[in-house]
Amino acid sequence: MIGGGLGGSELRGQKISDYTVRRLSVYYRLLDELEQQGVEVVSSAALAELAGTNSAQIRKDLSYFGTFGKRGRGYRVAALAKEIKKILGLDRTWRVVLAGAGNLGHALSMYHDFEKHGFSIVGIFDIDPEKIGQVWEGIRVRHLDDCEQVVREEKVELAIIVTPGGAAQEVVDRLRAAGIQGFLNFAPRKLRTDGDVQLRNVDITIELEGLTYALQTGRS
Amino acid sequence: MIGGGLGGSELRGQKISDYTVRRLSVYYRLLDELEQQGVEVVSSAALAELAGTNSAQIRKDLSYFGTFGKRGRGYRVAALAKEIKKILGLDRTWRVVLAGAGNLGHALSMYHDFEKHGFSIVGIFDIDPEKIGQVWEGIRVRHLDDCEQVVREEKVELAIIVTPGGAAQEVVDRLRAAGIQGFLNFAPRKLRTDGDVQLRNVDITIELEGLTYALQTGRS
DNA sequence: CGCTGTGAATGTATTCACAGCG
DNA sequence: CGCTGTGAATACATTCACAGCG
Repeated sequence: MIGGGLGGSELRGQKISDYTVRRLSVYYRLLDELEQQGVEVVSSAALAELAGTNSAQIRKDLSYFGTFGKRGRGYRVAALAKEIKKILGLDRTWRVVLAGAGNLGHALSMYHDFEKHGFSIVGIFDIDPEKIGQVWEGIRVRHLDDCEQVVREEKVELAIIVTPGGAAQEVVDRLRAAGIQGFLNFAPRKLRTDGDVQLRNVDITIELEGLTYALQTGRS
Repeated sequence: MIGGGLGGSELRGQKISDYTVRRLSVYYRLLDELEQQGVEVVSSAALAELAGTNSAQIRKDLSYFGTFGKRGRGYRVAALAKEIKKILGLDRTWRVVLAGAGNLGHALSMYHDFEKHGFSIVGIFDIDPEKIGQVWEGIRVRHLDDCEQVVREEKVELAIIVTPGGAAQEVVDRLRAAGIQGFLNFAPRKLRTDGDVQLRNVDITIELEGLTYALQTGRS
């Protein structure tokens, strides 16, 4: 699995694939939406239609974690949403820092979807004296040297890496040493981490290249 | 395939999977780097080490497109880079517009990695009168109503959607009608498109939830 | 009867292992 | 001899299809 790099974790002796976990996130969003619309019950077929998959996929995905439906009826929207929320670990707040106070960091600091999903940005780090001391959305930009202190005091568990490519590895090493366990990397670099760390990559140009490949072969 | 949504395209009657295409992008970056370091020849094993995969994977991926190596020697770095560049359609410039002049749009307009990879941003659209008329990195923010004209005149083929979720579907429909064939969607919405269109999604909170799932199950 | 939950079947991706060329 | 290119084998993900519960 490239571009992801998680590889699947264990539950009750079973391997849950990243594919399943991603889909659970999608189901969760849809259930949330249905709940807001006042829908009380949904069948796997109806949810599949919304998710762009098929009903067996949904039932199989859920079956790894328990049995949540009623035969002949379907799933109670609110209850299933709550279950998936718990499965994904979203029944609590996760504290996040941004590493890199560039444009992308700035954009993400203002991306309030994070809060809605239970992610709280509690720190922004950079090494540029021009940036340090600025306050973005109520969060002060601090020197990377302060990261050990902030991570410890604020019990930070996740970091989003939005540094330039050349700085990313060193920043991850320092944040890792400070105790951070999960990294979402936007820097266009392959990062090395030790075994216990969770790492996902988002590479915008790789996504664009997937489009150009498809468009080009379609026409040439 | 969720979160992606391409599904693989055809070549010489063979289906090339998105996984393979993604990896080609990775190989391409690494080869580029090796070339800059003056490395002339690389084996599949050495490249695999850098890419975080294994040598058979690399040879298999390449074999879908031709035979590029020399037995007993390996691959000529520059030549292979050039081949992959061609395969991915990167041997020319692709014109791109940004739909949405919010923070993320602003960040991406300044993300000069695009240019290095042959993507040229030729337009930015919004509907907010405050935004329209601003000039970002030499590109004027224009009203979405102008998109038909710009897409036609500038021969735009790709769009990056960075609107709020609620606006994304309408914007895609209009850009599609204007002739755009490939979309990279950052809006947290499942988008509907007709058959010929290429669409990839990047959902930051879904990536974060992959991390929280893994961290949570690891500990509880 | 309608729908879930799940083993079995299928389809797809990855890895093995080796023949064969340079 | 070293490494590629590739069929065969394996591992994994998805879909089928149906027994069984509400």
